[in-house]
Amino acid sequence: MQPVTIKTIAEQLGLSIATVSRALKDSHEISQATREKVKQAALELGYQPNVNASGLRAGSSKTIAVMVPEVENHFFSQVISGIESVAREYDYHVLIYLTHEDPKKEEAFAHLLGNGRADGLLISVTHNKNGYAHLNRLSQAGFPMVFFDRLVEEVEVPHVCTNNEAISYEATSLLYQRGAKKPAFLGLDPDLFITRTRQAGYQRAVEQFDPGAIPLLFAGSGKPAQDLPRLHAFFKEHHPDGFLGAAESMALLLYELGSQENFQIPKDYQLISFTNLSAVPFLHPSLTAIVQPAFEIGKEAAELLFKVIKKKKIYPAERKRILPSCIRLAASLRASKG
Amino acid sequence: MQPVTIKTIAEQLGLSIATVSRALKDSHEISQATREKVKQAALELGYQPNVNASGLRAGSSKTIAVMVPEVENHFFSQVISGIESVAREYDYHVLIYLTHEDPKKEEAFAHLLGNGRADGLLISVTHNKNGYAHLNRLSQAGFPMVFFDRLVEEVEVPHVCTNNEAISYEATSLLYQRGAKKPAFLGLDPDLFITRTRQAGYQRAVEQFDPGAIPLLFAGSGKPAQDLPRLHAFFKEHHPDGFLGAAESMALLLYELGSQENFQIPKDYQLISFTNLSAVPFLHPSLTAIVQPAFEIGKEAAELLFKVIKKKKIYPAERKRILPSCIRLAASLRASKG
DNA sequence: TTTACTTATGCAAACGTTTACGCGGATTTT
DNA sequence: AAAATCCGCGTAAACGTTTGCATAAGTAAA
Repeated sequence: MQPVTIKTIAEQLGLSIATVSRALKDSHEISQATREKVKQAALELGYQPNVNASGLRAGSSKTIAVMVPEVENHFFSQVISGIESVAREYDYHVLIYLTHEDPKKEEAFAHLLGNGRADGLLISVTHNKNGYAHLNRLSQAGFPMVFFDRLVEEVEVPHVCTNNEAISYEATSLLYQRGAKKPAFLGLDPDLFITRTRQAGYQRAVEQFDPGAIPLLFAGSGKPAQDLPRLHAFFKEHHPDGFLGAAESMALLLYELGSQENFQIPKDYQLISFTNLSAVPFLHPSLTAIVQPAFEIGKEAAELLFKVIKKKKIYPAERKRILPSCIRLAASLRASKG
Repeated sequence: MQPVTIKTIAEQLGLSIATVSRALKDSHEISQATREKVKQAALELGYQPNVNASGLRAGSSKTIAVMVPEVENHFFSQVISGIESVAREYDYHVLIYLTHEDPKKEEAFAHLLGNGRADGLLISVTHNKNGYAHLNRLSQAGFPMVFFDRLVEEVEVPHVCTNNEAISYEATSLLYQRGAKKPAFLGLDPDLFITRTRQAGYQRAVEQFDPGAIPLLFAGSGKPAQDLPRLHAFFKEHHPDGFLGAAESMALLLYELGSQENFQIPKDYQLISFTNLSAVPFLHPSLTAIVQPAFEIGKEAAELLFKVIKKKKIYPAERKRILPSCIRLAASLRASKG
């Protein structure tokens, strides 16, 4: 069974393919009667326009690409969901690329995008010690692109992120207020935007609550198997009494550590982490979560990307969109507060 | 800056586009010298073959589609990750479609796939009281397709799933062995494959441990906002003392219920649920999890799909692939066991 | 009746690739 | 030396769609 094309319809109705094409697009050049006949036939034959043909002709694909480090992560999966909802509104399709924190993969994927497969890219980058020339090249070539969450400031592209510095400051302050004396910061690579900004908030709080203190900084890879032993060593060396996890992967890592070291939380240790896990309220020991508006980030980033794709005017203020995160207190603290 | 095509290279080197095309594909018809010149030029110019053009020509897209109810769910996100890893091996791209448990969306998406955008489909269906004619049509038309997890037996398509009946029987037995007298089954729509098979396992155990007892069955929609009040009513009416959650969404629902009804678990209630949440070991009250090999399911399903796409022989035994789930005891029980 | 203009349709080119076929020229075979 | 073979490359058609231009018929204006 060969596919039904515009030609099939044309032959069946004794019309030219040009007429059929125009009729299907409701062109005013075609008579009402013909238009209806064509549409009827298309429906009956189950005609579906070939996307490669129209894409080739139009130079577009009605597809956007999403590149993220991983999808087994509530933050990213919620972002993807937000992106998908907007894409659907615009009748666009969504390609996903998982970099698994491997900069080589990110470069390879970026290289693949210049070929008409996608009309734009939404990306949350992976740490790359060699910089982001691959993204700069893409952007310079006029390829529509928007960063979210893990952005790259050197690349001149609109972005959507959260109030990292402020919320981290607030969270660290909370650690001190609850009695922590030596709170530690657990981040990913310090060069990564989210680590840098969140660490800045942490450090500002440290300076304020404990002037002159040396910040306790742990830099993870995002891969539990690698990070756990290193976190253990970090713990043994510095004996922190509170933690700010600056990424979702850090939250689980802390729990692994806690269960092995037999933490008494919140008696001995205060735990706060960025995380979008929906099970947070039921975790034990309880966790205070910094929740990012992931779904909205996805939506806003996608809306922004479509503005770029459709070449709509983007006001300078829109180019750097900042959505606020919120701190969701652990159940134990909520109770003692009420 | 217009895109660099095969023509650009041809003009620059004074060759025909045919030669360039062949040289890029390492055709033996082209001299070594020319081949190298062409490749060098392609590299310098950053040439990327236009996928619409080659796709149109070849009638393929090097893309597969994945259709799932949602992505904010560890099971599905792990499956997607598994799929993506295989797709990458085959140099294929991955489109995602989220149905959000809406059969209308599933039908609409299925209708979109006949147009050359994807070469195959991996799908975990949504309950549809009108049946699955849309999938049957696609499959009948020769579109490569593989089901995973939520499959449809009426549609003659290979699938990958887990030992639903057996593991549910085992889990329900465990509920009884731990002292439950009236365990309840929480599933999605009873017509859905996973609900039906898991329920069968539950009922077999009920028959065995408490012959003649009436099974306590709750049918949820998968949307917490709708399900929670109904689950409350169910709880008040039947007073079950144990639960088997037959889907990841049921696990969280149980915790919501538990926190509102102030469950004492496992003193008063036994909790077992299908779930791939990585935070399970840290949940309180503790949960015994039925963990599906999600990543492997994704991998196997994708491998199967590629066999279909590449028209390789698929032995009857391969058409129904069953991977075993495993029961991960709650920490409290592990301790008392050790 | 001729001219001008509208309406409905067809022709053909173009998007970028791939590939069957053909054609010179060099090399080998008879 | 003529014939056959082969190498390296070019010409052109095809994939399915869209669209500028042409054209035919019909209608209105002069």
